[in-house]
Amino acid sequence: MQILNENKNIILKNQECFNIALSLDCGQAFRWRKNEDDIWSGVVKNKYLKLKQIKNNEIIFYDTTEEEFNLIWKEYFDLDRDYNLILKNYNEPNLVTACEKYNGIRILKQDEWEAICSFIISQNNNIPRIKGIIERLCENFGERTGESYTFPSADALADKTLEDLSVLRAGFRAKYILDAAKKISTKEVDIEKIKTLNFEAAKTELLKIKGVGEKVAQCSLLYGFGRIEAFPQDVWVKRIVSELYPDGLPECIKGTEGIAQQYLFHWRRNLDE
DNA sequence: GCCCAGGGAATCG
DNA sequence: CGATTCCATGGG
Repeated sequence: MQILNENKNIILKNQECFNIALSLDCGQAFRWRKNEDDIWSGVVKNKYLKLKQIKNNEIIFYDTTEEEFNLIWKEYFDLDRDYNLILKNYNEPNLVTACEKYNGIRILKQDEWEAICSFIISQNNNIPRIKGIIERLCENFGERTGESYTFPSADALADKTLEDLSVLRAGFRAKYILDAAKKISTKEVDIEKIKTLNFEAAKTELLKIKGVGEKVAQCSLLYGFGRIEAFPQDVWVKRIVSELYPDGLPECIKGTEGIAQQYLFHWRRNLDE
């Protein structure tokens, strides 16, 4: 990995296993957009970012300081983890195919609350509509930053009513969003404490929120808390497990189940290509 | 009109 | 415990 500072931009070179389009558009985050010039834009914490993949191993982070890059973007894109080292260890044939075809997917380390709330919205829903609901959530209750809006904090949503949230057209999920916001805001479910707990104990805490079941808890732990041993099973991953691994998951993914899951999920969803 | 979507709560046996 | 049903909304 090599970081160059050039005209207020940061250029990242020689970064193994990092494809922006794959990472930002594989169903793990819902707020990134790509424009006509293949420039991706999104918001993380309070920062609006534009970035673009120039070559296989070269990415430009626009209008970013090296300090911001090291403070925010290195963690968000999980750049301290050696993905090729992990993928190299996978030896189950279908998984190997998925990893070869979609090499470059990284697990994004998203804000904990944003992940919890986003995956509550994801339940029994499709990705385009999830994106729409989250976009309306940010436009109505977030704060302006750059050319977009921040994801509203749990505190900002805790005192809202179902009527307030009707603009989201989130359906039955609206009441879950409010319950989650209240419990996170009051620390009845304490994000800082969850970070210190082991996997099962952390999951148990998240399950206290209405609308958070096994799948949403696993997604929150994987995408929000960086627990790559999480293995969320949506309808697609359940299909994979029943078709390929009816007698148990491959031994080679132990400890990094979440990464394997992301490659399998994306591969299975795009099988008709 | 139908079916499905990165599911979960409530209910029932 | 497992199985069923209902939950809102929008795209195909």
